[in-house]
Amino acid sequence: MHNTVAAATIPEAFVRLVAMDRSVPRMDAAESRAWLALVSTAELLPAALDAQLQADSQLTHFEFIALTVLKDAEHNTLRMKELAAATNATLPRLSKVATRLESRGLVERQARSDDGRAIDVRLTTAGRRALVLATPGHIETVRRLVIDHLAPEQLDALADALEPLVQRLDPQARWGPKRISGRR
Amino acid sequence: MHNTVAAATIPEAFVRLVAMDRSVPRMDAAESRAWLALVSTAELLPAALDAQLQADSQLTHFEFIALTVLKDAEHNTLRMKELAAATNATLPRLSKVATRLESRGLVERQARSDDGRAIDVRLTTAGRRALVLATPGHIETVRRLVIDHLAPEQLDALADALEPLVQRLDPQARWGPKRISGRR
DNA sequence: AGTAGCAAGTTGCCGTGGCAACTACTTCTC
DNA sequence: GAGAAGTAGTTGCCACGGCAACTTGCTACT
Repeated sequence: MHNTVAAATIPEAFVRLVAMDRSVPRMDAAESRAWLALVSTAELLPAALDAQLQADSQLTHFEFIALTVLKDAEHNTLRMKELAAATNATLPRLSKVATRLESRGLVERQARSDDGRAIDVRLTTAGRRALVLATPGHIETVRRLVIDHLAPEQLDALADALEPLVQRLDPQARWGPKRISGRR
Repeated sequence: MHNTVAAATIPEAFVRLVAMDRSVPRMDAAESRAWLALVSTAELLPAALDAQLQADSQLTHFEFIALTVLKDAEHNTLRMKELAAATNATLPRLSKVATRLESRGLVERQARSDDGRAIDVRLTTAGRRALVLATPGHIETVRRLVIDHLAPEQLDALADALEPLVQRLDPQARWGPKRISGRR
């Protein structure tokens, strides 16, 4: 009645044959397990981070990252373009976020004198304070959810496995340690 | 002039002291590296999957997953509630997605006779065809982006590290090996 | 049997992100 | 040095997800 019946009648040997045919891509059990874990993590982790930061500090994870990058920048200031690159955001997205953060007094925007198109974003004192208040809870969450459950070798293995993936996903190398120039 | 200067004058010994104070949660270099890789992956991977599926098959990653779950279900049919659980979606979200998929003829909805509140979603022939067309390209992408770059031990290590994390992120165990009530 | 409470789905509203179009400014080229 | 081309940033429109409110149907309690 249903095609599942047809599938159930396919001989096991034929299934194995097809599984070896790389022109019809398949995944074996170990591959599927790793993929399922990874894709589930990728789906669930951002929501968990957003939920905690939003509840405790009224910040999205992206806003938190943006503020953190600004804090570590010289003079707490970056150009929109630079901040967008450092946070892996498009310029339109960052522009809207900057508008929100500015309306809450956490950052300030100021036109640059040396390039009339460019805008500097600076972390304000209030922004720094908000970040200082938000950071411990966020790190605690990261530890509780992830870090504290992994042995040192696992931490290294995870980083070793995922760093090349990030490079592949992010050809512009916007994320990661700021060795934009030296990579490749 | 700026507080970066103040930070630079903090004695190194004091920095080490603070780093050991667990009441102010910190992360060491290995932890930060793993966390950065993981959070970057979690940010970038869903967009990459959506982009490929959308470009090649006009499907979001979530729609692809929903169709796949339906294909593996008995009679290609699940209740909305079950499908939502199996795909880690809220019912409102799934309801909207089902509306979209139904308008494209990929699924059908039908009220259940045994429970007037419940709705069955069934994969149509057209839906199965769309899925069959979409799957090879998707698996190829998953291989190209992730799987083919990991050694077998890395696959296992990744799964071992992330599976407990998924459990923690998803207390309802909606995701993962399908031991949802009804099926299996 | 009747009502109170619960469960399944749908809809509406809102917030956020992507992309394309637009403005304003700078740089390149002849 | 003027127009063409490119760059920085903003805005508008659309798609999607979350949550709350709503509808409908079931269940439990008396």
